[in-house]
Amino acid sequence: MAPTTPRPPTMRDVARTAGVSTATVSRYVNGLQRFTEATEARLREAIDQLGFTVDPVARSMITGRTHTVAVVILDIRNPHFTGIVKGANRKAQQLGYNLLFVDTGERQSAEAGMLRELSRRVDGLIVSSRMPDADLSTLRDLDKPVVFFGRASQVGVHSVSADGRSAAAMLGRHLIDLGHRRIAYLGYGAARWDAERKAGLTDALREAGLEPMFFSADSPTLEAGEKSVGEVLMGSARPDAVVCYNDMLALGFMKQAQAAGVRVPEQVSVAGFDDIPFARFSTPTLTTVDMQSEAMGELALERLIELIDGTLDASEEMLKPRLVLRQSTAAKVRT
Amino acid sequence: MAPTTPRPPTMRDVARTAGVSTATVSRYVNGLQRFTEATEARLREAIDQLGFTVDPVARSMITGRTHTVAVVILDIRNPHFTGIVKGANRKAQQLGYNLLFVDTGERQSAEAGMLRELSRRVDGLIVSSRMPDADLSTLRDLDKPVVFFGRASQVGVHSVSADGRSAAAMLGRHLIDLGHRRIAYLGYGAARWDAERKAGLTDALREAGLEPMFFSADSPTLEAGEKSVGEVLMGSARPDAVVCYNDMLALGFMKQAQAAGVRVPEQVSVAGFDDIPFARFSTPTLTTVDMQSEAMGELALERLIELIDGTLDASEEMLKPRLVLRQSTAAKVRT
DNA sequence: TTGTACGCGTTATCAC
DNA sequence: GTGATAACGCGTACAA
Repeated sequence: MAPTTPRPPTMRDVARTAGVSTATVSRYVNGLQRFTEATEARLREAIDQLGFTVDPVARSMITGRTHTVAVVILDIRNPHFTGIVKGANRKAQQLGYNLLFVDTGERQSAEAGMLRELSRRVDGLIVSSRMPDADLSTLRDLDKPVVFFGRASQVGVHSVSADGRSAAAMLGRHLIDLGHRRIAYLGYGAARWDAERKAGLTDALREAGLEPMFFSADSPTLEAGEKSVGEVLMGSARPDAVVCYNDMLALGFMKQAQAAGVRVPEQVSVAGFDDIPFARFSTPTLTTVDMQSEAMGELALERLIELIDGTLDASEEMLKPRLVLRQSTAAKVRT
Repeated sequence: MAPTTPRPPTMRDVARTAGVSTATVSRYVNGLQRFTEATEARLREAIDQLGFTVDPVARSMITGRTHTVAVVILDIRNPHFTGIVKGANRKAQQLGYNLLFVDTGERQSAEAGMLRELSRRVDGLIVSSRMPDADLSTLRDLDKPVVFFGRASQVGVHSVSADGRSAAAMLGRHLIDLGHRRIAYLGYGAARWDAERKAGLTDALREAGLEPMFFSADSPTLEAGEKSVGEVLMGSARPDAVVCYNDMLALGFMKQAQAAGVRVPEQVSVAGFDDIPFARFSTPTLTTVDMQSEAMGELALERLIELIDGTLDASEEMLKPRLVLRQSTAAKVRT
């Protein structure tokens, strides 16, 4: 039923029953100084007799701090973002902050307005977005500390990321070492990290005198991975190996390739990015690069709090990816 | 850098530049009445000249509404909860509400205190918890509307769920129809839904004059599924089919069973609950029951808002699960 | 239709 | 160490 909302006790109530002023109650609950035995006892008793707790809204009103930060991500169903949120949540609990969660996945149109609205409710924001670099100034104009996933220091916004270029280069060298020569990249152009992964792969191949073949999916999902098999594998020049933009694409791709009668890794090697939990449970298990999703979430939150506390200037921070070799990449079997 | 926080314009600022009173500004931004052409024009201009937006904190102070609801879940890495959050997020955006997200996974000890603290920042809460039924009154004592995932109407708390008992019975009958007789349940006792799934499976088996074999995992995860294979399959009496508490357990179990040389479904059928996205991409694809995670999230949020608005009384609501047949269950091959 | 004035619950700034 | 009291920014009687 709709509760009869018995208004919670206020500081005035406590002050009255303890026979002190509200200022004293405030100082007590905030632990700002010491009190005489007598008043402290009376305060303690009054507070837990009435079951008083401070109203954080009223407190925010005067301090200007909400102890809440926003986490804005693209799609919580993507385990990469799940990891980020998990990490941010953990750090937030440690530091006594709350998380205002927004999944923008379904309508990214009204993003600017939403960020502006959000920013009034929080002390700072962690943002993952596909907004074009040109619009990044939007983030600075929020006049609240922001940690962005992707380069943004040119507009004075702190950023956190994993080194996608070197990650992709690692994958590329690994595939070359296995003897592959026809290596494809199945990208997702709308994603912020697509360009650098593409570039890293290209770096590695060029060193070996090779050029990647390029394909692109229309979303970074399992389903899009399935759908891309036709284009990538059924053309005249089938690649030996396919590097996918992320693990979701890779898992979908691998599954459908097998369904189409193509053996992985015997006929084609497949790899992805992120090292999502399921990468270890597919058949074959998936070679990938751990992009440190959870660590990124933790780091982002930690840095955001430092920005809020004013103990940090904007900068860029990059985590080191880790190559994870599994069964989906192997030397090609000549038939 | 830490922004120099130029205080945002207030209603007083708008009132002054528009030459009206703050009350008029308030009425205008809340669209409560009509104005003369002249004042409306001056208001409009003053507002977007100053870039004024109302301070939601100050507004909450007076209205007692934060337009924020808490979503408290056990582990965002479990796709079941991911779905719930996705659904809740969608509905929240539609209804103009914000989501305060909490993943309690790592420390569920301080839960009661956390809920109490949270409740002061929000208009209502959506809660998934392993708290014992005896502690459910905690939720009512928050004096804020709550929607709980699981039966709780005995303490006057609205609840939403999917019918696990009939879901499990459906799976049971399916396995019996396939000719299986030695059917096992790999449960996870700490989970709220474990008992009813167990009961539903037992219902179905008893109708056929059978009794399930019981095993239990120590967490509802991929890893725990892997670890359970030894106990379940390597005993003296190997089951024909294994129903797992959820898809995560099932996928982990299936993978490790295969690694141990047991063929699925030829030697043992495997099924789970939730129909997580990856269930369609494992090898073999996983038979499961769609427990409507996303719909549960949407429904929970919708009902919560109704409770907040006082247009709904506490009750229990149950969604209908849907059996999803895939490759992991099949008639056993006699060898 | 518009203005005046008060209150929401807390913290900060002075006095004492 | 403690108490008055003025903010914080907004909504809303009540009066005009």
